[in-house]
Amino acid sequence: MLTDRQKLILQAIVLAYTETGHAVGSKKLVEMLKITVSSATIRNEMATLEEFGLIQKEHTSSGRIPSLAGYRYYVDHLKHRDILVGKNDMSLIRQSLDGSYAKVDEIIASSANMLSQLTSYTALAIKPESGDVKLSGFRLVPLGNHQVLAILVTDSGEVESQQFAINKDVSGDQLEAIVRLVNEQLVGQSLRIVLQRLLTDIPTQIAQYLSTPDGFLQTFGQALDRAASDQFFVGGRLNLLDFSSIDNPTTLKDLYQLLSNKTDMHDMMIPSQDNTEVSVKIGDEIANDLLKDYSLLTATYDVGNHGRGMIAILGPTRMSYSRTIGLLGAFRQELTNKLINYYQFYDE
Amino acid sequence: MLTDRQKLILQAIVLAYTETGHAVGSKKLVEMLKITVSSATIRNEMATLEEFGLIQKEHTSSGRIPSLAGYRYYVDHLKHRDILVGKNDMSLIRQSLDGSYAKVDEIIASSANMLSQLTSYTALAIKPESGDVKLSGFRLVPLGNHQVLAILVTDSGEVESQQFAINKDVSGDQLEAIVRLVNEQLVGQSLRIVLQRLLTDIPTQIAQYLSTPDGFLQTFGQALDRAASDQFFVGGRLNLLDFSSIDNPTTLKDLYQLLSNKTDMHDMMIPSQDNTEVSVKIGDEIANDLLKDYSLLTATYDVGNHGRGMIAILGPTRMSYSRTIGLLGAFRQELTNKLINYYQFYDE
DNA sequence: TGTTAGCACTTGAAGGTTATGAGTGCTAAA
DNA sequence: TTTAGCACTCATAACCTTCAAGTGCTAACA
Repeated sequence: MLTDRQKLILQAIVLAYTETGHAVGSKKLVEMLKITVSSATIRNEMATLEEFGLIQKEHTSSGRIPSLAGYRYYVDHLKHRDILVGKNDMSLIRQSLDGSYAKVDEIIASSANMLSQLTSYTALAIKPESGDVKLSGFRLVPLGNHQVLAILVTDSGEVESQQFAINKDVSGDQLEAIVRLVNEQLVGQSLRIVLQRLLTDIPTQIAQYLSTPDGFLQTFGQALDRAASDQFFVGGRLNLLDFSSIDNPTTLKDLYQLLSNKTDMHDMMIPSQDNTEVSVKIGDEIANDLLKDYSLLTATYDVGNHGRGMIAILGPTRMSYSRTIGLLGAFRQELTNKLINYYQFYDE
Repeated sequence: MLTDRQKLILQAIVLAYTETGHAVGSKKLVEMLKITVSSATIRNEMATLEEFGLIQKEHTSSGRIPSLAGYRYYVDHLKHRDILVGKNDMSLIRQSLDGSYAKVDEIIASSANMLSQLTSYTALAIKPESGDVKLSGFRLVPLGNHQVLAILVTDSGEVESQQFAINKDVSGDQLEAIVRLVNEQLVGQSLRIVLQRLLTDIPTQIAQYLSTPDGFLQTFGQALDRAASDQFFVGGRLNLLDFSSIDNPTTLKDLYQLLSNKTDMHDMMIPSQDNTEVSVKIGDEIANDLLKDYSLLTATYDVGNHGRGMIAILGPTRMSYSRTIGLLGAFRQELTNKLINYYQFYDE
């Protein structure tokens, strides 16, 4: 257990280091804390904090920087003293979500962008996903010139469309037959099952109406894939340049790769402690070696029966936790409101 | 006018420097050119080439590197001796375009990616655009839950669709009336005119059928915009890291910004000399200060009445011109074939 | 006249030295 | 428990030295 003074010192070190990026020495601390105590005393306290593993040196005679455990302690016990979302930030958040959106995708995508702009870090946003989305509608619209647009609608309100080409000898009747087939056999089923049946019994049935069913099956599969995959968006990828050591370009390319991998990112974002509003993973707490010098903050938002999604910030371990956690929490709330509002329109 | 030996020397300098990245000295040149001449002679020749402004030093006692004018001379007079597309590359190109594609966009997008992979530089690809695309089809498909999908087709075969929301009191008849209105008034007109009328007389006409026409008009406009804009794709953005001096992140961000600006890139890509298959712009020949240390190679491809598009490679001035020009030329040919093939299907 | 050997000279890169400043740990006294 | 004082450490920057690569020039040569 830390004494009050030790807590104060640790807090000051975290704040100063996250702000300036320089290791903090005992004299600087005396200035910062308007405490009537000499630098030697601070040095003794710092030695204790180092024994506890909460701070560390960059080299023998340097000032101290927080260790990963130090950040963790700060986040768990100390940060609440600093959390506060500025009025300015608050109105920026509100403003950013103020527009009118035609699709959930747009709201989520612009959330990722706004969050990255607000924080100057990299932001991620995952669409709300309710466990078991069902196919609720299917159309084929002939467009002339052997082109057909396939449209599918899910019960969560998602619309996906994709064009494909048919042989010129395919008639309107045949298309209608296919629509009937899909409506009878697949509409109402969960997307997972539809995808599965697309690989098993459906092809032979379609083959009764289409001599070359591959084009249609491929199109249908792709559109389904898009509807089924919990889409996610990344904002401010380039901000990585600001807070990464760009010694070799390969690391950065690997990071980019990782950032575009839906499942990997999704898995990493899953909160470890779900009692808190914003989950914080610091350094090696993130289940990926590439990110051992980064911190990942995740907030889950909940839109009732439309499922839950996640927004997240990826920044350096040396990030401004109090501000970023505050922002993410506030954004989470506003986004929830926005989405509830959005869905209300369709749920009536 | 250069002597044969001077040409040989310039060529060797360009080849050696583009390959190794190190300035080339007189002794190295003696080795390279299996010419029975001493380094002193080469030095004299180099002094002349420097007088001509074709090569330059990095500092007083360094070897020589090509100047921009030197690259230009190489490309104009010397490169043909080295051009040759490897069998391996050729089969990679063929392979990359071999798949089956549902949209032109996909072909163009994967062209950009393939080109960047083949060259390790950054690649751009612009869709074929025929001057005056017309709106050739329009549909509204009600999807239930107050959602409607607007579909528009152009005479160049492009399909764009976008969903929007309507008030629940809008009837099917009203939607049909709108479709009729668009068909009568706008189908058959060029996209430019349609966009224009969308700002002038159309809103009042639509207002007869819809109490809140904003959603529809916005959707229609956005889909039109997408169909009208000559879409373009960038591949291998991250390769910039390999051949840019990443001293400050801002430059790289600016570059990214520039790369995503359709019109800017389009303007820069327009060939200066259009008698050649592949147009080469070196350093300050590119009309943008950000790219003064880069070279931009552009090839125009022509798909008859479906218009012409462009593919391009952005790399360092110190690039392997012979190989890259060869690749781009070969790719251009294959892409043309692929597209002609693709369109044939719809044109019957 | 073109070519060559020879030589003095220049330069960047790499390695070594030194001074400086910020910071520490420890000791002994308050 | 706190503090002043002091010896000590280390990163950084500035400066010097050495080295290799390369140049330009001159004078001799074919």
